[in-house]
Amino acid sequence: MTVPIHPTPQNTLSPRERILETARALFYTRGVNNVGIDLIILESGVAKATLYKHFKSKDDLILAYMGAGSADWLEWLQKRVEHFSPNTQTRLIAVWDALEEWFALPHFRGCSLGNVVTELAASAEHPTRRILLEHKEKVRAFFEELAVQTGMGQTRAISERWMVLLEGATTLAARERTGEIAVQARAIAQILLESQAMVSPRVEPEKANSMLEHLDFEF
Amino acid sequence: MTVPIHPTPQNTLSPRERILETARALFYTRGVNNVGIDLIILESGVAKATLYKHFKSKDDLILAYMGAGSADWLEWLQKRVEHFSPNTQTRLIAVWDALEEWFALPHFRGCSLGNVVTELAASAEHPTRRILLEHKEKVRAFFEELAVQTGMGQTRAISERWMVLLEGATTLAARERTGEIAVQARAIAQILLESQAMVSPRVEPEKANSMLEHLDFEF
DNA sequence: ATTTAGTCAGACAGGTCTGTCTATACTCTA
DNA sequence: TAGAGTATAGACAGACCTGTCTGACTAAAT
Repeated sequence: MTVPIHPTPQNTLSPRERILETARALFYTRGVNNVGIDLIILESGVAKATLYKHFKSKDDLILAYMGAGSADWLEWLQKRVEHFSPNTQTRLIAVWDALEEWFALPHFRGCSLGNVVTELAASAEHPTRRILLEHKEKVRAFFEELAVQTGMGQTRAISERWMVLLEGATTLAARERTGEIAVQARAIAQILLESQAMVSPRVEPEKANSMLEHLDFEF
Repeated sequence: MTVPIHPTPQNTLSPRERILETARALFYTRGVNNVGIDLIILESGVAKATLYKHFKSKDDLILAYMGAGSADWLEWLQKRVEHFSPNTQTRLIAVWDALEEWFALPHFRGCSLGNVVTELAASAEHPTRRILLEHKEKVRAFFEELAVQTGMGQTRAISERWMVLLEGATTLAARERTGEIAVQARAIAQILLESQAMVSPRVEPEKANSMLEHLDFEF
């Protein structure tokens, strides 16, 4: 019995979990094209045959990496938005508090799924692109859900505009390596909400006021 | 004398220009990591020794590709904005008309420079990242110049917000493979300008009006 | 006519990568 | 104790990639 030289991640995890966890860290920080199978088995302390037993191919491992990344990120976002705003009226703004946290993570490098699709220059029919589109649609749906909870109209438009801001802020945060851009995105979001509240205030006046008084405009 | 089998691009171009033009098309559509030197010399009809005479290495070719891409794109953007809005008062909005054209190009795949940096997972000190940051700063400065020309205040903030919208719209356009997102970005931009005009109208009232009457709000 | 600079064609070395295969060892259950 | 299922170590084939090198060709200048 040989002791694994690279005990990261915890050997208590199953081989499959060790592979996925190692792949996640390496793929995200270095890119899927810059990480070979040999490195993954070295770092995870797993035999090559074991990896190919659990995953049909490297492409298959990449798809699993994307699937796990999507689920984990969505769950994290929902939890953090709820944490920053127990009140459903202000959650559309709390989104940017959560994202500011994400941007500030030490190894933040943008959206893992988006990066894969860019690296592979994935065509429209490529499975990685399908996964990416499904993921982003879930994010948009989450934003729309938050908008619906505020009782305001134009929830579809709001969710789409939140997506524009999300992608823009994510790209800039990864490039400048600072989470400060979230402040800018939040400011834009506040202006959009104010404009929205003025144009089509579907909520009762008291409610709309309680929502707006949580926003501090400074632009 | 052997006739080049692959006559694209025009053989009237110098070897160096043929290499750069071929690299541009291949790198952009397939990604720098998915295009080998052998393919570039095949498609450009140039000898391998010639390529390595003009470019020290593949990395060197990539840097030249980014430099040319930056200059070409900036020049194109300025020309198109001017074309869409001869009047300097509305050029901040005309930006989105130009970008809509860009997004609609048949092989549009986002920002070529940004894609390179993502593919290489370039660290902060990597030369490709330096080129990217310089490029984006030029874009921001152009936006600020447009804002200054309108005579309104907060030009720095406007230029930064235009960058958020630019990156967000570019990412979404490449992902959804449609230029329609430019409409959304323009709508957001209009709201921001309106909000800006209300808060700090540094321009004489008549001027501000003449600017705003070109914007059609529908949100 | 000869030199010189640039180009072309392609072989080649040395490295990396994915995926397969063999042979061995461990663990749990019957 | 025996056997089944799974993990390990690592060699290996085949493909691809970058960068170098040789040798021949072309065109313009001397």
